[in-house]
Amino acid sequence: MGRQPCCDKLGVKKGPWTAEEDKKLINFILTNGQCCWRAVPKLAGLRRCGKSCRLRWTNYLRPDLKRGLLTQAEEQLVIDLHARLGNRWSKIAARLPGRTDNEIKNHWNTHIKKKLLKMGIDPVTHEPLNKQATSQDSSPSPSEHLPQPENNLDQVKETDVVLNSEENSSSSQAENSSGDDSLLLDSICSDDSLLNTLWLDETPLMEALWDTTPKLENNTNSNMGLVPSWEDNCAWLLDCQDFGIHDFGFNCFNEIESNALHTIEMKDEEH
DNA sequence: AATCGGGACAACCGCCGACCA
DNA sequence: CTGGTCGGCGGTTGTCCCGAT
Repeated sequence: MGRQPCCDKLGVKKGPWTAEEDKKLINFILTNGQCCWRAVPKLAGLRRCGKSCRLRWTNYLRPDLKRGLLTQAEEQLVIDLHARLGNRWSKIAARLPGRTDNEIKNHWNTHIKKKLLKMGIDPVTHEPLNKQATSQDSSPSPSEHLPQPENNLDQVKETDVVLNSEENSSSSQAENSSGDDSLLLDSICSDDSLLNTLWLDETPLMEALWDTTPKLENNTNSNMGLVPSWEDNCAWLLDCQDFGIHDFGFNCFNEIESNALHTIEMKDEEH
């Protein structure tokens, strides 16, 4: 079926967002909430396509976003979840409060992928590379494999324990990473019930995870110190997670509005 | 000081599924 | 049931920044 473009391309601006545009978008959403994205540009006075507005909001302007590099613990969690879920970045992102699918995807492609390859692990299958080479000698190189999450899932489930131990041991060798984080991840990954809930799509999400790993926050604070406090920015998120903003009304914006506007003001100062 | 290359990340594109009339 | 619309997702590209030479 023929599909209309999400917006008429005429007069639609592309490329990086300006502080002015950010301001307009934030002001609009703060006063009106997230309604039909298609209508947002017009109503907000933006010459952008609705999709672009949504992306800008969800990936950059949302006040509950954590900025900065992923912590060791988050990274390990991403690896673990990727082994189970494949390239379903949005699902993975749902387990990491304050992180977007785009951010995780980028981090995977730029950091983790290389790290795993260095460690001799195929980032697609999470199998050791040499093991693959022997078992798939007649097939193309592993890097040419298209991700097949469905098959991958079953496969990975069976090899999970092995993988986790391999990843943890090799990562600690490879980069002498914080032992605390590794231990914490061990505790996360060895928690069967937690993994089961993670595995299921209907999950209590990170709430359970963070609750069961109180040390996690303490031990990653060295890294977190660079970004706004997770508790400060995301406490409300725990209550509202997995709901659209419209689902919990506008009151929450009173708490987060200052954060969002502060972000923009900081940006203004830079210019 | 200038140039180059790679890394990091923001943003775009096209497809898909859900929903509705 | 069908066709249209919309939001969301994953892959990819573009751009900026920074360190090495």
